[in-house]
Amino acid sequence: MTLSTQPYKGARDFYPEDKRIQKYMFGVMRNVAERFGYEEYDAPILEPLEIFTAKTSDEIVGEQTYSFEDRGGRKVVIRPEMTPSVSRMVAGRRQELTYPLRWYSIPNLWRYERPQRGRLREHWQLNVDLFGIDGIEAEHEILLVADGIMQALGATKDMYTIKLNSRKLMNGLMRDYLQLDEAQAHKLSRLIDRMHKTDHAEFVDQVGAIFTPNQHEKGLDKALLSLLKTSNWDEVSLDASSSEALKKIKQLINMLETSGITNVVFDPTIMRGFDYYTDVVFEVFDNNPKNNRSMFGGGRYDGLVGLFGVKPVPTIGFGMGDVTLQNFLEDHGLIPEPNTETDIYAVLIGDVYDRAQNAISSLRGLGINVTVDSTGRKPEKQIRVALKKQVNYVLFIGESELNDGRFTLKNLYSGEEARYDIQKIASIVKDYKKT
RNA sequence: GUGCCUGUAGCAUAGCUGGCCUAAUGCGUCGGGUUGUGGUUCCGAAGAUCGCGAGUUCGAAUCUCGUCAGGCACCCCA
Repeated sequence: MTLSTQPYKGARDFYPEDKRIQKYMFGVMRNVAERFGYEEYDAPILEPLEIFTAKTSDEIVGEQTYSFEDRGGRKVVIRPEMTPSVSRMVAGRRQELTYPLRWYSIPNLWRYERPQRGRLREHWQLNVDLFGIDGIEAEHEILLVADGIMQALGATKDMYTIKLNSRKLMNGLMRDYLQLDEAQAHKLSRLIDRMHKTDHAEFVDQVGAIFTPNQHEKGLDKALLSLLKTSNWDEVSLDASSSEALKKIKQLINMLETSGITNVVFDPTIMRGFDYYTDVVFEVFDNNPKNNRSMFGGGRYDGLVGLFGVKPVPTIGFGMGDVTLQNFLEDHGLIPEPNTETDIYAVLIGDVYDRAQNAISSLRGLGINVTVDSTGRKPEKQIRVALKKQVNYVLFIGESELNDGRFTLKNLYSGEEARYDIQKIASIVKDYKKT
């Protein structure tokens, strides 16, 4: 029986050309996160089942995790998301950490799903979290980071939209304004989440089915539908907590606009699947109709750290998946030209492999990345390889150079060619690298 | 988990109303065009049990069924 060369369903091999794209995306993420003072952490890929059962969505834990019993009979899960892990870590050092805490990580996550565009079984996800700030400044900052990454990747404001909502607002709306019980409210959130994908007439029917005849008589379902349509919530008589949540959303939008983020809107249909969100939630959408799903999102989850038996810490964060992000970059032509790591491709002429070593290791010692062509093929073929790999400089090493102690450096793009000593070669290549 | 679509060299495709198929073309890979320098071009080579299994037939890449794999949508979500 022959072995399959395919990677496991829904998981990817990263050949160098793929890895390069990933390195680029992760590099931008790290740069921006660190520019805001976020520190990188990591955690095990395997976690005890319980930390997910509490607050991740039932469907994900019940049907979409890789879970099994270890040899000691412990129920474990390959993490489907990072938030419970980071909450566990913060709770573990609740007392000794200095707040506010700014942490980020780029973990790989697994979910047992049927793969399709924008969704695989294994993906990587940047997680950026800010612990210990109660005020709106936290929301503001976390969105600046998210937007900063998009900007650093070359996205312009017309390419994506940041949509904001508040769980607190929606909960209050459903409980006090629409007078729904918990089961009704839960059903309705799911429904609203899917609103844009559902046929409107059907949506109206489904909403109607949730309300009791009594509630229907009061016109509550109609009130909801018109609210979802207009997004004009000014006349709604909300209770204190909800109207505060609504005010916060408006204030946040103002602050973001002042910071130059103008592509941000209030959208009451943004719900987010996880159960742990407590207040502001947001999702970033690709404006390209081809990708009508949300690219990434996050929100405030003030209660999660407290689940580990310590005093709660107010927290806000977001997760940005590599698969959807890469789709976005590809569709908008934002993937940069691949860049080789090789600075110099050493072309050996004649049987000089041994005697060329000195020069090559000197260059490497000076911080130059040198690839040696040891195939013994003729120079013409060696140059072709360098061209194919998009290396800028070729260094010829032959009898003549070895006798001279100086080597022929050729810039493959300009065609310039001259002999220099090792020091000079290193400085020329370094100058080039800077540009 | 449900529905729809697709499987031909490493990749992209042609062939698919059954026989001129001993499966073609392009890209890629390797070698060569007299031995120290360019992507073009020219010549040549390697590389495919036509996803797998069964059936129909004198004859199957081509038709039928099964199976596996992949893609897309739903669900859910990044």
